[in-house]
Amino acid sequence: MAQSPDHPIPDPPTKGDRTRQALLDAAYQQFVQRGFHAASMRAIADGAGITPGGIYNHFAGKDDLFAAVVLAHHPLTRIFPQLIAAPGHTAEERLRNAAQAIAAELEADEKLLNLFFAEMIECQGKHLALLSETLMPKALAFVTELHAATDTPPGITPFGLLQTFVGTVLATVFTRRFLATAGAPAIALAGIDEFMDIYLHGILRGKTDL
Amino acid sequence: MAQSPDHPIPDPPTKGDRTRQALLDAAYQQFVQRGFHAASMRAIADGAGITPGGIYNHFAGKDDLFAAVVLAHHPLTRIFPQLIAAPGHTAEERLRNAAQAIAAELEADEKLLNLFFAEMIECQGKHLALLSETLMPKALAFVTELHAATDTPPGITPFGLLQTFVGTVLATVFTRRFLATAGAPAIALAGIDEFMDIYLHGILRGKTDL
DNA sequence: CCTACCGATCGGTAGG
DNA sequence: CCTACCGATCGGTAGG
Repeated sequence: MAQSPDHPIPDPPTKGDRTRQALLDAAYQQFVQRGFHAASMRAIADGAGITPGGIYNHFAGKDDLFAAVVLAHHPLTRIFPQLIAAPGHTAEERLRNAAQAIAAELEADEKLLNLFFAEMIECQGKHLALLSETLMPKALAFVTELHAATDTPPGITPFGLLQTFVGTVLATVFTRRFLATAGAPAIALAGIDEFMDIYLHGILRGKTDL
Repeated sequence: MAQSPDHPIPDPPTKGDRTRQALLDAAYQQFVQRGFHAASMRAIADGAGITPGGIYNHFAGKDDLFAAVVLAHHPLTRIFPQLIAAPGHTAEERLRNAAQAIAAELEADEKLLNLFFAEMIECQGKHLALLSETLMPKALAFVTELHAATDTPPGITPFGLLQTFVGTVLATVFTRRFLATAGAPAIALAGIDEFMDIYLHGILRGKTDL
């Protein structure tokens, strides 16, 4: 196989590389299950199969490790690429497909949203600026095209379209999770299709009186 | 003033009552600022003007104190009553008024949503069942009436209408906060009016091609 | 990357 | 409700 200059064959992972990856994986599990403060370096080391002191050969400290996990796994890093890659011939099709793919991914790992929350509560959202600088430009270019193709209410900018779409998908996953936790019957819960029906067409279709 | 049997004049608060309330207030501040695990009993005692040991005259432990704060301040306890009390002559008016009042209250204390998140991450949502049992019946009765007056997409139950409405309001407050934290210009952000425009009427109004 | 350990801080208790 | 203190656990380091 010819080697493209854009995709050089990476060096085979060294033992150090593999340990580092094992630490990232173990840290992800701990942070997502317990949040930042309740996750212990000892449990992370255990999960990676090393002793606690060994962590500091790979990461400067707990904050550094958390930052690495956030950059690798934050929900926004999964949401934006899925939005851009979604197939479809109309705006409606593309948004529905994107929403389904994103919701499926966020629900596959039911604790994934915890990374978002832990970052905002326990780290005051200090990684969000870096994340959005990386992810926003392409998403914004994409959604500007969509904005022109839809009939958004006055005052909704392309940026607002992105915000409301992401917000709607997050609202779907979040409300389903907390209502399930609260003991609501799964059958009665609205899913991503119902949320997108409302997002695209609204709950009023002619009727306005009460 | 005559004393109604439904509203007996409460006993004047004792010193113990006042200390307990000071503890609840201080605990609310700490939990909302730092989350459950990072809030220390010492800081809470300081905030209430007593020493750490004194807390245990009023609460069995940190969990018990957190549970009391959750029951008193959880966002859901503010959302549901506002929804039921919102004025308006049409479904649209009532939903818009409710959404504005709720969003204003959630944004007045920008950290209030943290109580929701801390409870889900750090306590696995164990108080949600009790909260929703208390709050759900009246909200559901109210929204059933609204459901009949709107033209919701097929598959949206009254319960789903409640879920999507609450989800939309939460999405508004949450996305505004994280985008502001990420450095987005406030002027470009969609607010509760824009989210409700979409919730009521959708982003497509005839246009469907791309 | 391990062993052994540090100081700091935690939630909670005993006794008054 | 305070003083004084407990055992446990934490993040992190020194030295090899």
